[in-house]
Amino acid sequence: MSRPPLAREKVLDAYEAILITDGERAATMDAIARDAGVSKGGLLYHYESKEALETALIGRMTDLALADIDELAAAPDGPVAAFVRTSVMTGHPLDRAITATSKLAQAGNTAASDALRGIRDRWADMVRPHVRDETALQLVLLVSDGLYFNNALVTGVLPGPLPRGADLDALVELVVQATRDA
Amino acid sequence: MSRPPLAREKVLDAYEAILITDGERAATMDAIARDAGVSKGGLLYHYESKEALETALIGRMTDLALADIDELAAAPDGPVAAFVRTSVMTGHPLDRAITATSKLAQAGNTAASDALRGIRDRWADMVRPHVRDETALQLVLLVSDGLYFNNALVTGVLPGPLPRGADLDALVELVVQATRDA
DNA sequence: GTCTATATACAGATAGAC
DNA sequence: GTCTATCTGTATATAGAC
Repeated sequence: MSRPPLAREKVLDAYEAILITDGERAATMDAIARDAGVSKGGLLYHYESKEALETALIGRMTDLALADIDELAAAPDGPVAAFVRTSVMTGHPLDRAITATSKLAQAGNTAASDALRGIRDRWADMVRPHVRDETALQLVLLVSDGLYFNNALVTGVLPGPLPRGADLDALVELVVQATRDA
Repeated sequence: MSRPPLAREKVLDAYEAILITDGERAATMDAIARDAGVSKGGLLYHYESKEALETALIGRMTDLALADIDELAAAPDGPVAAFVRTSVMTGHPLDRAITATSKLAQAGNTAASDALRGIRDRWADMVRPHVRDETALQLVLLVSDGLYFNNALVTGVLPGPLPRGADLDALVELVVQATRDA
């Protein structure tokens, strides 16, 4: 079992980073190649087209998300709390992949939209047994969506208005209280 | 007091529609001109650059949002309920303008991001007196953000997974209950 | 496996006729 | 006020050397 080629991962990291900080329009093959430290030709050896790059990014997001769902289901403070809490972990690989994929989806990439909807359905299945009813489930999912959306709106590395630390703890507690299964 | 030129509004409507249904990448001057029923030269008579078009769209969104906030503050079932409920009115001019502006923001347009953040601050000021504390305020805002984000993810005219009718009523009620001022 | 050079297409914007 | 024709920059992708 061999590790994936390092250069491929470096390119994907660069692509992701540009999408997150500068948006879809800035993520050109030139810019990606520059940031990844390769030439455009080198990039196109690893990914034969822009679409191949998009597909790889979406695949990375899906893999990370599915692995994360297994972890959430076993979280010590409960899946709901863990799910909301981790929706705001901006620096982590999964959250970077989701934010980058969201930018693609907003730019009109339907494969990205479909993948995000698919992951959202898996989240729903994971949370459903732990909340009161479908309305409570919607609340949990929408708070998570809201956190991701605000993450994605923050261009560059500005801190943004998202709750952190004690504020985040309070929000998680409120969501858990409001949706807890009787 | 004269009405704004009809052609200008038609162009802005076409721009908005393409952003919503096909994403930022598809919103080229050619496509906008075609859908608005004018030539590219005609379009550029009304808006001298792509940036002028973006600025006009962001301005329309801001105007509609500020007017809407005044209405929400006077809503019969309370500002919180009205705010959450109207976050999912996908066909209305304000919501179309917000969704289109979100697409711009995701594509890297910082003016769009700044405008959306500004409106979000106004919403927060409007809702704050009617909820228990800052945590409850965050919950209300994040549910609204989540509804908008899901709207924006739905490309084309697919119905999407958003709550409607009785489901939306139940969600509104849950949010009001969970955040109501003591 | 990575590079330079180039082909092709399309974006935004200009010029000037009508 | 709206059009056609055209210019310029830049994006993706190809060809082929090293």
